[in-house]
Amino acid sequence: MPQRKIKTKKTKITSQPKYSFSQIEKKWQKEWAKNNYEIFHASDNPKKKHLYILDMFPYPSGEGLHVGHVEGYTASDILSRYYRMNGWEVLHPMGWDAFGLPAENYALKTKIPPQKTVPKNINRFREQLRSLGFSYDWQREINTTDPDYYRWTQWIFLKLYEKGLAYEEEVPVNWCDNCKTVLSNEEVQEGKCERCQSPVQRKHLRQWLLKITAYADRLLDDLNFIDWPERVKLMQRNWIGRSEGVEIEFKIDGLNEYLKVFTTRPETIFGVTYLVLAPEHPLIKTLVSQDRKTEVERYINEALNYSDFERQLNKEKSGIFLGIYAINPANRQKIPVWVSDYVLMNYGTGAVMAVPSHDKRDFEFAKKFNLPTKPVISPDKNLKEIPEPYEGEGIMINSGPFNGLPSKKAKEKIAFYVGGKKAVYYKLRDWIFSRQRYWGEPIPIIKCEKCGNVPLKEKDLPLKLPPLEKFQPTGKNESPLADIASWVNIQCPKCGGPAKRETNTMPQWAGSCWYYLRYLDPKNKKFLVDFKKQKTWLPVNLYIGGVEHAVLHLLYARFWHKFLYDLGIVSSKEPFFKLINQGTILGEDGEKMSKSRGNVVSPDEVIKKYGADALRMYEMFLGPLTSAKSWQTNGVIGVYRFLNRVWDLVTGSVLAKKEKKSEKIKMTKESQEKLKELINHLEITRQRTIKKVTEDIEHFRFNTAISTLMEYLNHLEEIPKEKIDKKHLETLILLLSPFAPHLCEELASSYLGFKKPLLKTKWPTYKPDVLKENQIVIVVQVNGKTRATLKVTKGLSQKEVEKQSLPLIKKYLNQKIKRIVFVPDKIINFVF
RNA sequence: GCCGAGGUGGCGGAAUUGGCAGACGCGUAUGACUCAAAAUCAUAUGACCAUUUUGGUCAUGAGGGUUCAAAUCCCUCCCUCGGCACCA
Repeated sequence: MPQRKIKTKKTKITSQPKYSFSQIEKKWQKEWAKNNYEIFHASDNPKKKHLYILDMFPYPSGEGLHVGHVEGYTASDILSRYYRMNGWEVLHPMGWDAFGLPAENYALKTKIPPQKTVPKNINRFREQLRSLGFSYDWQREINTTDPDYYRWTQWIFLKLYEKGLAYEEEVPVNWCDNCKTVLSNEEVQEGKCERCQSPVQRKHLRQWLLKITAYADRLLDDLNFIDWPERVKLMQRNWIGRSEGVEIEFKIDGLNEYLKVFTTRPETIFGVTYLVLAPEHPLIKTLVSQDRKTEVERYINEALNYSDFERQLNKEKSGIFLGIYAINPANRQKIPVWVSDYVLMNYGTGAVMAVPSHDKRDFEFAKKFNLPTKPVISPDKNLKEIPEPYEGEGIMINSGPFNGLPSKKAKEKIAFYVGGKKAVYYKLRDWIFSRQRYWGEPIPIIKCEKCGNVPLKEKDLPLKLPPLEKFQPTGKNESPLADIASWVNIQCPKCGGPAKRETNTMPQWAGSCWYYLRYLDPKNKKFLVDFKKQKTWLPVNLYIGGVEHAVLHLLYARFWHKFLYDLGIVSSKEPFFKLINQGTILGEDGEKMSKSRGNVVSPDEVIKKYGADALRMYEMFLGPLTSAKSWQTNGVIGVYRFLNRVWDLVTGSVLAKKEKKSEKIKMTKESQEKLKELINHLEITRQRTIKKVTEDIEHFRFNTAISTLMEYLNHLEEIPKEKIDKKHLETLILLLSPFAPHLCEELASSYLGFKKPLLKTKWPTYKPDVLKENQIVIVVQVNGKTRATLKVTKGLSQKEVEKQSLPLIKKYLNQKIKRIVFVPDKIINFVF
């Protein structure tokens, strides 16, 4: 890409003008917008070094941009600008995640169809992002609700279907009666709908599911190779919830039936005193004894009435005896079989061998129903009393031939002894993928009475979402699309008979599962992404966004990426190599910003009052990027003052030199000396500033980068303006430009005579040896307390330092010195 | 309950191979400019004690330990935030 010379009109400088941010910011935003933001375009040229810096694209809600968006987007913009100045080709795109409930609910509220409100919201978001000077490659803008985009979302679904990874099944689902749709497990938080907080109900419905469980191991293992915050990895690990154990069969006494249990602690089997089944267990009906049938049925009906959440809330154990016994394969003991809702059908085998002595839950249950307990692991050989329940490791007791073995060693032996088979279970469930709502991608499937599910042909994509007058959810377990007879009724492409379209739509997460790919090749009509292009850019080098997507978007996207990897469409195993979560910005009251609390800060207002550069700077200065912090409107003033002082310094200095004006200040000899020293020292300060700011940016420490720049400015301000060497002004502007691009661009082009835009100007460098100063300060301590400091030349010997420091601390030395600790060039400590 | 992150002035925060705690900024006070206010600039600003000055003591959630030296390392405990929550 050819470098463009700056052609903006230069401001005529006659007297020192005031910093008028709104004019300057508008001017540069207009300049950057030339040729569809050409200056921010990223080239695919394979000869360049490529870097992909990605933001989590926003949901264009009716409320507009939030200060939380600005935080992450500013951070990624600083990095994008910094790396461009260091010669990298940086891909920094933006788009819109516009399908889903919020847009639809907003449409319902305003009675305007989402087709009209969404573009309006997008326009507002786009304007807001541009008013912040973010350096996005706008020619790559994407929108998940654009048929040219979602044809490929549908295409991926068809591939999943083709490979057997998308299937329809009647399953127990989470139903939100307020949103009138099913939810995935990931969308349920503490038993409530992630979107509207209403309690989730249990329903049994036929739904589309994606077999994410087929990827459980890879999703888990590959976490080890990516540079993500530990807590996000941990959340995904916990969510996948892999546990290794064994399956063991227990024979039912007097019947030719077996109960299979899953356990991770087979070594405790001699301590099993009863078995428990989940209320949904299919064998209950066959096993229950005649005399207990009605009672058991009553209990099960009661238990099944509760949702999972209610079952978990009620921690008080409940249950009922089935009236039958099983044989413990370890010691042939007869043990009773119970039913209880503390055992879950959708994990393991739905049956548990209970070891009350070594499991807290079993212990509570046994206590409540007076069932026996039997310890089999002792924490210590000599211990007589074993605390119950004891869940740790120890020495086997009461375990026949295994007595005396360490429990860790006994594990495998006992598992083998009772005929256990190794098994692995996961907490992760398949992803319930259909929604009974209007505003989503239609699922490209046709339902034929004869042929069953018939996938659409690729050439028939995109299957467009038809416009609809009444897009209210029906609550009838189907999408409002079901009401459009002309759309629903169709000929079966296979047999030509009457058929209907699938009316459920995809969840809002579908579009965001692969959007980072489409940025690489947004206008490709033939395929979702060109193979060469994805090879150039993937995986994403840096992904910045909120932690709230840890087990939603980030898990789903990894799943789809791995699927596309298996299809040979992408060549990296993981989509996002490095992830950073920006901390939440709380309101001034320290609470989460929300309309109901009335503590929401609008970026627009801050920009109007202080400018975009000030807002960017402020959000970065507030604190470390990754930690939560509360907004302080007063704090914006600090960075605003700083920007004004930068303006005054640069314009003032340039003018002073031009007019050969010198500030006439009466100076004493002493202050003249001081000034001379200051100026002499300034080059070291400059080099240090470059080093610190560079390192801070690379380590995402934007708050301290800014304070370093403030310190540098403080130093420069101590010197008469006409005496400041131009290189200091240039360094200041270059280092500051990723943070406050508008101001810096204006000063560089109109005052400092830069010929090229700052993005095409090289980032300043420092010489490590200049940093090595000859004069250093040694701390003089007595008994570990600092009593004086000593300015000496570097590398001075202990003897010489002692000699020079002793007179300074004479009055503290009223006892004999026992010891002297000396750390060269750092500290000397006299101890008595 | 389990797991993770954290606790430093009036406030946001800085300082991590252990080496001058409080950088930078906000706020506050006083002064300059002004008829006045705002803005701006200058100086001061952890707490306490003492003072004409030099100064002294205490301080990084609490208590203990290691060390010449601890915000930083170790032990015990308290609190805040986030995640998971009968997953056998």
